This record gives sequence, C-alpha cells and structure tokens, in this order.
Amino acid sequence: MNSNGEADLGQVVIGLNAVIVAIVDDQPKVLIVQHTQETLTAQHENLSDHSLSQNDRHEVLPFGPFYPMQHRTLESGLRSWVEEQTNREIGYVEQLYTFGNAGRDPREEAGGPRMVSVGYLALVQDTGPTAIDNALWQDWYRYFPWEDWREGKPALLDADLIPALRRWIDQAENSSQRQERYERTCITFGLEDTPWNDELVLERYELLYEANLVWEAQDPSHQSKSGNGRGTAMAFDHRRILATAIGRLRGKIKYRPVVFELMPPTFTLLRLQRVVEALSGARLHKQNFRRLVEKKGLVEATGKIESLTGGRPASQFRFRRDVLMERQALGVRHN
Amino acid sequence: MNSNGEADLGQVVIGLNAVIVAIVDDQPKVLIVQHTQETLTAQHENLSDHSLSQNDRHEVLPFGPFYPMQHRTLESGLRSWVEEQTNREIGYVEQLYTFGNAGRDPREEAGGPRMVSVGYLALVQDTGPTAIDNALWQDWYRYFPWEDWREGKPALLDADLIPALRRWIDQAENSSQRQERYERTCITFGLEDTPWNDELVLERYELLYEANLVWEAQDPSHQSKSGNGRGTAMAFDHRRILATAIGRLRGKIKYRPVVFELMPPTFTLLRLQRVVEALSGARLHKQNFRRLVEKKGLVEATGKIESLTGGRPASQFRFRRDVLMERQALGVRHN
DNA sequence: AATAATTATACTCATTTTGAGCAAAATAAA
DNA sequence: TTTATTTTGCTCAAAATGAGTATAATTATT
Repeated sequence: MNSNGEADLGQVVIGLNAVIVAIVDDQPKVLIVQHTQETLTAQHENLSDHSLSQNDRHEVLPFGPFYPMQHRTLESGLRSWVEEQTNREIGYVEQLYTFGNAGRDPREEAGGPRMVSVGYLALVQDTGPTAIDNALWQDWYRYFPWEDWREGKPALLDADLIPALRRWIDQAENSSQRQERYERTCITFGLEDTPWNDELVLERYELLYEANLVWEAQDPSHQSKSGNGRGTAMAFDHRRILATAIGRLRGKIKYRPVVFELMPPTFTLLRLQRVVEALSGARLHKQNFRRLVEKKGLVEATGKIESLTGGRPASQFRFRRDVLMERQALGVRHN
Repeated sequence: MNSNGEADLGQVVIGLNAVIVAIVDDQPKVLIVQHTQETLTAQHENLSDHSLSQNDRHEVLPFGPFYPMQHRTLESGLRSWVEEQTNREIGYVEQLYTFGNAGRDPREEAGGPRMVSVGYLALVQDTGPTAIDNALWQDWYRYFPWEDWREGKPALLDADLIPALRRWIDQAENSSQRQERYERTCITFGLEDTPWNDELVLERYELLYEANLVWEAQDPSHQSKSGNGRGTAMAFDHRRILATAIGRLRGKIKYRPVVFELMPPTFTLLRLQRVVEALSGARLHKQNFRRLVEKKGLVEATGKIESLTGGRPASQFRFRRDVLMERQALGVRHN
C-alpha cells in the first residue's frame, strides 16, 4: 500500500441499474431500453465491435450514473434519477445486489475503468411515457417464458428445455459431475418428485447459462439472430439482474406486503389476486386467498363498489398503510 | 456529460466490510477490530480529529480493500481477503448491502474519494487467532443487549429503553408526528398487543438512533465515554451494518438451512437448537424443534453417539448437503 | 448400591392453519 | 327469462402447530 493508502485500489465507476416493475392488465412489466446498433455505438464510441456480436438490437435495463458529488446516498441517487426519467413517484425501492464482475462492460477492455453497478428493484404504480430514450414496458416473461405457469406448465419445458438439460447431464465428463448436474436440475426445474419452486428464477437461469442453452452463454459464431425460443436475450449481464429481481420479488411477497406498491389506491380482491399471480407466475385458490387477506388485516373495505367486473359487483378495498412494518404478508397459497 | 461520458462521475473507492459470524459456546460471535486512538491515526494520517471524538477505543468491522485489477468479482475479492486474514475457509457468504452514504468515512471531508462499501455476511465454523490486527471475537449482543431474549425479556427494555422511547414520543412536535412515533415504537418494540419480532433488528436500532438514544446519534459533547448501557457503540455506521447482518441472518434461518454453515460436521440436536436460539435470541420448544428438523429431512444420523452431554447420551447427526438448494429450512417455532 | 439429577427421545392431544370444494347472491348479456 | 360471470359465505378433511406427558439412558451424589 502506498503512502496515502488508496492509490492502488484502482479506479472504479459506480452505475445504478434499475429493474422498474409495474403491472399493466394483470401482466408484470419491466422498463427496458432498446438500443439499435447505431444508438449504442453513438453513445459509447470506444465500444469494441466484437462485444456487440451480430444482433442488431440490444435490450438493456435502464442505467443511471451515480454522481458522488451530488448524491448523499446511493438510494437517493437512484430515486432522483428514476423519478426524473420516468416522471412518476416510485413507492418502493429495494437494493438488489451489487455486481462487480470483471468484463461486465466491454469498455473495460479498452482501458476504461472497472464498472461496478448496484442493481435496484423499483415498484411503480402505473405505466406511461417516460423521458428515457427508447424505453418500453415489456412483459417480463418475454425474457423468462419458462417462469409463467399461470396457464399450466409452459410447453417449452417438456418440448425443449428439459430434454436439452438431460443431454447436458449425459455429456458430463465423469459420474460425479453427472450426479451434480442431475441433482441441480431436479431441484431447480422440479424434476422427479421435487415440486417447482417459483423463487429459483436466478438458479434456473444460471443452470441454463452453464448448459449453454441461453443466447448470452453462446459464443458469437453460434448465436442465432432472432433468439432460440428460450426467451429474449439481453446485453451484458442484465438478464441475470432481471432474474435476481424476479426471484427476490417472488420471495418478498410471501413475507412482506410489497404487492400494494404496485396497486392503485383502491382495488378489488380479484385484482389483487391477479397481481400476485402475475408476479409469482402461478394461479391461486380464490376463496383461500380472500380468507388469508382478510385474516392478516392487510386491507380494509372502502364501502364503495366496483360494478364493472362483469358479474356480481365487487367491493373495493384499500391497503392499511400502518401494517407496513409488521412483516405481515399475503402468503402465496397454491391453487 | 463530457466526451468519454465518465469523467464527471467522480472518483469512487470500493471497500468490503465483512460481518464474520461464528458460534462459540452457544454464543453468537462477530469478529471485531479494536483500534486505539494511536493505531487509528497511524493508519489514516489525514483523519480529522473531530470525527474520533473523545472515545479512546474504536470498534469497527473488519475492512478489506477491493482491487479491481486482481479480483474478478466482488465476492472473490471478499473471500480471498477474509480467508487469507482469518486462516480458515468460509462456508457461506452473502452480500448484505452496499452503503454509499456521504460522510461515512471522515477522510472524505479532507478531500478524499467517496467511499462506497459493500457489506458481506460470512459464516465460519470455528474461531481462533486470525491475522487481522487487533481482531477479537465479540458476542454480538454486546452491541444489541435488547435483542437477547433467551433468558426472558431483557431488563434494559422496561427499565430504560421503553420509558425513554415514551418520552421521545411525547416530545413530538405535533399529533401526527406523535402518532407516527407511537406506531413505529409499538411495531418494532412489541408494545401493547404487538408481539416482539426478532427480525426487526435494524428497524429497532434506527428508531433508537432517531430518538437519540444510542451513542452514535449523540453529538460529541454529550457522548459519555464508557457508553450508556445501551450496547457498545461502533465507529462510522458499523453498528448499522451489524444490525443489518443480524436481521438478515435471523430471517434467513427461517427459510434456508444456513445454520449448518456454523455447525461442526457432526452435532447433536440440542447443540443445533442452541445455535438457532443464539442467533434468533429466543428459546425454542425442544420436542417440537426435533420433530421439525426430522420432518424436513435436513439431517441424518451418523450412528455414533455423543456421551459428554451430562445425561442420556445423544446421537450425532450430520447435515444432508444435497438439500442445500431446496429452500428447506428449520423454521423457528417458539417455546 | 441406591438415589437424584440430567438429558434424550417417543408419543399424545387439542387447536389452528391449510387445501379443496360447494352453494348462494348479485349483477350483465342474450 | 335464461345464461354466464363474478363475488362471497360456508363446510370439511387433512396437515401443521403448540404444549404437554411419559419413559429411557446416562452421570453425579449420597
């Protein structure tokens, strides 16, 4: 270590990546930025060509810089940037994970500073035009089609992913590696008697990555332009960050009442159920869901009635803000 | 933004703070570094005097630098540093939180770079001499005496903390602020009919901080040298980081089998129970704890018998490593 | 050697929670 | 009116939980 004790720490630049989630028409949406080859190279002139590969479109998570001079905390930096860019208040922010892997940003190879980015999950109420260039609200199952079990087990699993994983297991170099691959696959993909676990989003993505079954893992010469039906790819490690966010949110709704951050001020119980289902990717048992919600005392009736439901009108509820710290939650009871 | 798009991001230095936990004699221990005034100023020559205040001893969490040139990932940087410094393998590492608050490190005021530190929780099996200067294994309830309910409700609560919090509530400027303070206190400290929630470690510390009841919150002229019986203070925001770690670990043992990372290879069921109790700070019901452990299939008998238990010999168990990804856990059923 | 103390472990039982479903009520559309 | 659709109240068996009692196998003490 040198005299001031720091110079050999090396230069680091901090970025903030946000997974901004909203619900539209009972679908979970994520704000995604689409760069064409032109917009990307225009922004980052020194980006090496190889890193872009043949794809002409790149989907990335919204990225914001962190200005140490202006921002007192990381979270305030994120909040001000997201609120400014999206023109809406964000109700809930949670720090997800800090990613510091070398090679995350191709500019490093060109001698740029090491990029460390802090991933955040932000929940917003509504969607609409934002000030972010080329930003679009995309269904998150576009990137993880195997995660949506609301209409039953996705066909993709039995038709493609599981057979491909079995081939990967068989191609193991020795029996202990084969055994390990097999057990991980059983646990994450619910083979044999193991049940499907909706929280293992990241673990499943990482397994597919290791088995070379997702676009990001393949070397550029084998990458097919339009994807392989195994979900839309994202640039850098952004699909990993998104998987982290989905898994964390699915876990969190089971023990904290975060769903309400995605709801309008008043709502019917069915809308609430549809939102929980959208996030967890599974159908729930209606009557039991209601029983649970009422027992936990998370909501209170407004007295008003919603009559646009098609059948019998439903009464409207609102969230009881004062239970926020009680670590109460909905719980996700299956159908 | 300038031409290369980065220069105005400002210089940032990344540090790694580790909460290294082990169990000794059924007590939860944390590795703490004690600096005297001399060792501290010797290490950081440009540290301003004010920031040290009158205390002659400063307790901090072990700190390791992150070298972007050498470390491929943040976690590998942490692992190599901790393993090297403690001379033991760490079984489990979890990223806790990234703290980037301005003013965390007093050297910033002297024109130093902004310090962002990534907090990690590391669980190790045994304790013993380490290569870290002035490092000591300390009971974590030394810093949070109100969190240990194993011998019943800590007297400190009714004798000191709760009356002081009630005074703070009464001193609110208006009724809505009073209401808010009251509700937060009820929820975090289990007043009225609310039960005590062992996971709210950080929330309780933050409430005490806001109410000016912990040393770190008081301005230097009022700080008493030897502490105030409300737990030992730590330098910077390290008691917050420690609170985050304890809360996270208490939550985690309820849904993931992380306790085993703190256990020796074989153990009796009572030892396992004592460790869970040490972490969660509460006594558990013995028979039900056993039923739970066996039902979840987390352990298997080794066939051997431990006869040093004082009474009837207990059979020894080992953890079934293959359930690690199943999201099984012990659950913490109260007594 | 007898007794007490200590700890492990098996088993019971009432209560609560969960999973799954039926049926009636209140509306819109045909 | 009928049909479809949705909300909402209710039941019932199975499983999980909380709180015990009883017994077994030891060491420590008298």
